[in-house]
Amino acid sequence: MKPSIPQGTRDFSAAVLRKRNFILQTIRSVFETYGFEPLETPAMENTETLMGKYGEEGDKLIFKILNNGLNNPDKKEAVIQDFNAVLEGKTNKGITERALRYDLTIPFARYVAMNQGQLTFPFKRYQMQPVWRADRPQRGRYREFWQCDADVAGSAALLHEVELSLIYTNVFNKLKVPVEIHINNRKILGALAAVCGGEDMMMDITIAIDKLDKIGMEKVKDELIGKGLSMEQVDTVESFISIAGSNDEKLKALEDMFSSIPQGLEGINEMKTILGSFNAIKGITSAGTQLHVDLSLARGLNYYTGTIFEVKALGVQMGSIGGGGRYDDLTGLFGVKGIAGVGISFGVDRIYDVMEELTAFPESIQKGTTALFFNTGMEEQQHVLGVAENLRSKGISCEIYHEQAKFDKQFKYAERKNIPFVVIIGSKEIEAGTALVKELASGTQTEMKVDDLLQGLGY
RNA sequence: GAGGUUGUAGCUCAGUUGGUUAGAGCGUCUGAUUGUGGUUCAGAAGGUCGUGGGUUCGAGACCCAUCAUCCUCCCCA
Repeated sequence: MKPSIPQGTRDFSAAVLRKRNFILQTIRSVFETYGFEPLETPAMENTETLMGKYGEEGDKLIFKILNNGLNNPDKKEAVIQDFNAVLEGKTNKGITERALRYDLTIPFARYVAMNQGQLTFPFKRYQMQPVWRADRPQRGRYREFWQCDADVAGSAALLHEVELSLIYTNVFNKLKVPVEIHINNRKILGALAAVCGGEDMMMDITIAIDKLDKIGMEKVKDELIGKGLSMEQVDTVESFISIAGSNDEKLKALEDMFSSIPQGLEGINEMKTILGSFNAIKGITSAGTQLHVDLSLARGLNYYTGTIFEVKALGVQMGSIGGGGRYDDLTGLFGVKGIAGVGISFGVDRIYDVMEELTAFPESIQKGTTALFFNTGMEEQQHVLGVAENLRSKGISCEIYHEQAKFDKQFKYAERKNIPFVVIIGSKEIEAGTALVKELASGTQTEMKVDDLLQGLGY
């Protein structure tokens, strides 16, 4: 058979992995400086933990794992019955009890609900793991991809929104990726829905206006009419998303629009508080990124109830590279009421694609092995093994060429692996107690005492 | 789930209206060079043309199916 890997998955070579790790380490270090603690959860969850949390479309994209033992003759009748349910589009524990995690937020909520007695609130955790979606792969879209989430559970304080915004600005500042952070509030969108056909229309309205920059105003209006809004209501939506100007001007216009709707005013006040606090502090790290009030920002996930975030890279055609928001009652889905939360997510794979396109990765992260010892024979190899072992104990990565070969070949190996130094210790050098060190980039070669190797390799 | 693109050597790709033994560049290997790479020169290996059918005297090329791929929509990171 021809070797292959599943659609939408990738192998990561050394060069790719170093770049990915650079992104992951940058994010992790920022998370840690804000006091978030690591958490990892299993690749699979119980199917019922995930189902129904991501909307109808989301349910279809969850990878379900087939149960074992379905061919047990004793259970044949039950399995056939269960499978018929699957054919009708229902998921069924008898067929698929487990599923691959779809994101990190729901597993986090499940974890908080399970461990609420042991946790110290507010509970601040970060999580960096792969997630899986049965999506059709395309540019910036994979079936296995990594997310990095930071969430706070058990606090309604807007301080967290401010700090999470600062995390976004600091991470992308360190990665040298220019971004725009869009911010909106579900309460404001709720107020809009209340004015235009009722609260239960909020999802339809938000999904439609979320497409504004992609399909344009007319198509958005068509979609709204299709959802059953009256012309008058559609006009209200249009005037809402047409609000332009600075953040302050937008908020002022919103206040006028929703002056009689408490929910809307609450959302507006939250935005004002967050923006005021963020703007007063962001100069300290001189991360110049701004928060942009974006009234067409909606986000599809239906558990958000307050602030919502989305991060877009500037100068690259790519969907959002980060997103998040506040949810009042996430653990309520698991029977634990009253734990509010807020969190953000980084899309590692898209950040990688963006950085690749912007050639934003620093050269320095591609260093692997520091020195390659040439192999000039079995006896010399044994001697060199000791020298190498000595250097390794001091934290210097080095390799010995695996067999005696023409220098030509050994040089090429060093070159291809991007190894900066070649060290030659042959019979002559062993006798003299020296080593020949050649720096490949410059071609300069120096003979030195074996004891001086450390300095010779630039340490 | 809907629509489209592409599939030829390890990689990137040529291959004329269907016509003899399917090519190039890069890479790999060997030698010029028995302890000094990147340059140069000479040579070699490497292909069931994604897979399976069909049309034809003859198919890499045309038709059908299938698989893979990338892209767009839906939705999302």
